[in-house]
Amino acid sequence: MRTDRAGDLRAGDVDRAVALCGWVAGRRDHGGVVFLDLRDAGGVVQVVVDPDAATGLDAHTIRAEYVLRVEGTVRHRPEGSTNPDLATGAVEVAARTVELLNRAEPPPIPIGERVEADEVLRLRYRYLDLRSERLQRNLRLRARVNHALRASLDEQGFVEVETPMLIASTPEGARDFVVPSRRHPGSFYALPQSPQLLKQLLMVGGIDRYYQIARCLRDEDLRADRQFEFMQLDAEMSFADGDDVMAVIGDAVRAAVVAATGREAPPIGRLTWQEARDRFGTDKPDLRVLLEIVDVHEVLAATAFRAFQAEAVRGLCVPGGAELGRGRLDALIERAKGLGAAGLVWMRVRDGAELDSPVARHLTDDERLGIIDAFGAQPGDLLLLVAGALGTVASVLGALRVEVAHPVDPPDLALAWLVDFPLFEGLDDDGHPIAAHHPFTAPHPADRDLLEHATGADLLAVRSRSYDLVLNGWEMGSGSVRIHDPDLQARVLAVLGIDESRARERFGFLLDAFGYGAPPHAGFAVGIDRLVAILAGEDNIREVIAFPKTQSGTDPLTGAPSGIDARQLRDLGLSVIRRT
RNA sequence: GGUCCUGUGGUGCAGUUUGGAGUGCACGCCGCCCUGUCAAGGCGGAGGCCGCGGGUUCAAAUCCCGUCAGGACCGCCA
Repeated sequence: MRTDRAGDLRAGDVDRAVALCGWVAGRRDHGGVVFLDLRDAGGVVQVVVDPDAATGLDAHTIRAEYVLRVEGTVRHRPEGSTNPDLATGAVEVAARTVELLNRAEPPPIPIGERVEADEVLRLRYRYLDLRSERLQRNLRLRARVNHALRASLDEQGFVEVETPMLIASTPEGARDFVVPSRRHPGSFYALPQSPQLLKQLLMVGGIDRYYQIARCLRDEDLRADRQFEFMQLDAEMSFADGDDVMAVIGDAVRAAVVAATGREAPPIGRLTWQEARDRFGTDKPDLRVLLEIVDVHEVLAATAFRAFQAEAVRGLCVPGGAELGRGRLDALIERAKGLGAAGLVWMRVRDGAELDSPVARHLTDDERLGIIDAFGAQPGDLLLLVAGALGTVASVLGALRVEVAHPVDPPDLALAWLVDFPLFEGLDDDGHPIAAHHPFTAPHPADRDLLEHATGADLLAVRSRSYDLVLNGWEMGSGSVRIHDPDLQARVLAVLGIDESRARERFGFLLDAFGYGAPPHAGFAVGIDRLVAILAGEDNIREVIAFPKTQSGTDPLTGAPSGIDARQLRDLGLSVIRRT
């Protein structure tokens, strides 16, 4: 049907007879000669219909998005009429025949790079938006990333294994999507939040090295970086520790970066969770931003100013930030309060070590000088201080850190491993710690004694053998060394307050499996949507998903979610309760 | 569950602060003209429940209340 892709034609194709198929991306009708921009998967080329050419179709009747087949000859454009903005801009196709393959209604959204349409319209007409250069580029980039990840793990001896979508619900973790069983009315399958337990069973089953590009589903509220369903590069290795996993996954991700950008992949740094919280206020620091959090607790240890008499007093020094106006500062204060801070204190650093601040009069000279010294602040800088509980202070400053920083160029990639996470995060109502990752995460060997003997809040100091991959401030994935020793597993479950009968009920099959010779194993999962979004320069994963859902979880194109008819309900043994 | 932002011809916006006739810009669409454009150009035209409902007012796109939809964030996401 065609000999070439429109977007592939170059000066070297001049004088070739070609047949092209595609959509009309634009038309310029001069009354005599008509120019058509013909778009296909390869790009756009200009087709010229000369007034005396008997092409079989009146070119003046052609409209946007008509589907055409064009036969013609590639020729150089006349002197002075080349288009350097177009890859094919040195040439054009002189049409000999133009065949109308299909007409098209005027598109309700613009199909170009230039204008942003309302997103609900873009989703309702996703099949039109997919024709845009942006989505074409993003989906093709995504395919290259998937391919690179697969190739890397294949090379490293991993076996791709599919795991089921219909599994048993395990009440830990996120809210499950459930599927009612027709054969077993009143019983439900759950769609996997991840193949976590299944891949551990594959390790017991001797698969040794497993991977899968797996669909995961979690019924939690959506965000710019979260959809109900998302893809993970899921992997697990036997007879391996965290360093082995980080080496394998690091290679795969770096291969994906090369495939996506064509540039050399950056090295992957490593820092501990503790260090990340202290320096960057988050467990997913954006390391493109150099600004770091400064601890001024020492300087203010004896302060008379009540607002600074707190567990932690930390801050940021924004170079040149003193020029920020009151409106901007008020907005930062509101932002800090919204994030849970009691307040935010700003200080403009003036010449002569003076501080221009609403609270300056509450501080002694030594305290003022000590603050300036601690931050290494220069005149013209802006200091932002938060006081309160350590966790809150860190997270508030961590959020402000990236918001007050100067914007960074999207192509810069900063990858890092975060290691030594806490095994637990907080205590539940019964005083038991809550698993930060999942109950099969191995504790840090150095903290084994603590795990054995500590109780209550003291247990929160226990670290785990888990690790996250962070890219430009986004959590790109996480993994851990798993517990394979039944005694240790029993201890962790006991600490979590999950007694044996409940443990058996929830994941007895895994505990059984571990009784038959579980190899030491460790694994990881990479969030592919997020990885692709960053590599594509997008700040929203919907832009790298062919058919995403809105923030409320609807699909304006298909109308999902929708009702089902009474017969389907009856077959499933379900009835719908109307909530008032 | 909560906070904030947005909703105006097919599309993107301005107009809302300070109420006074659906007023404006650009794109698209339709017709006519036009032989080298690439955001083609010129002339003319059509196209509106100002998201929806209620309230205040002599008068509401504009003020108030509610609601729906979309987005960003908090909670949530082992």
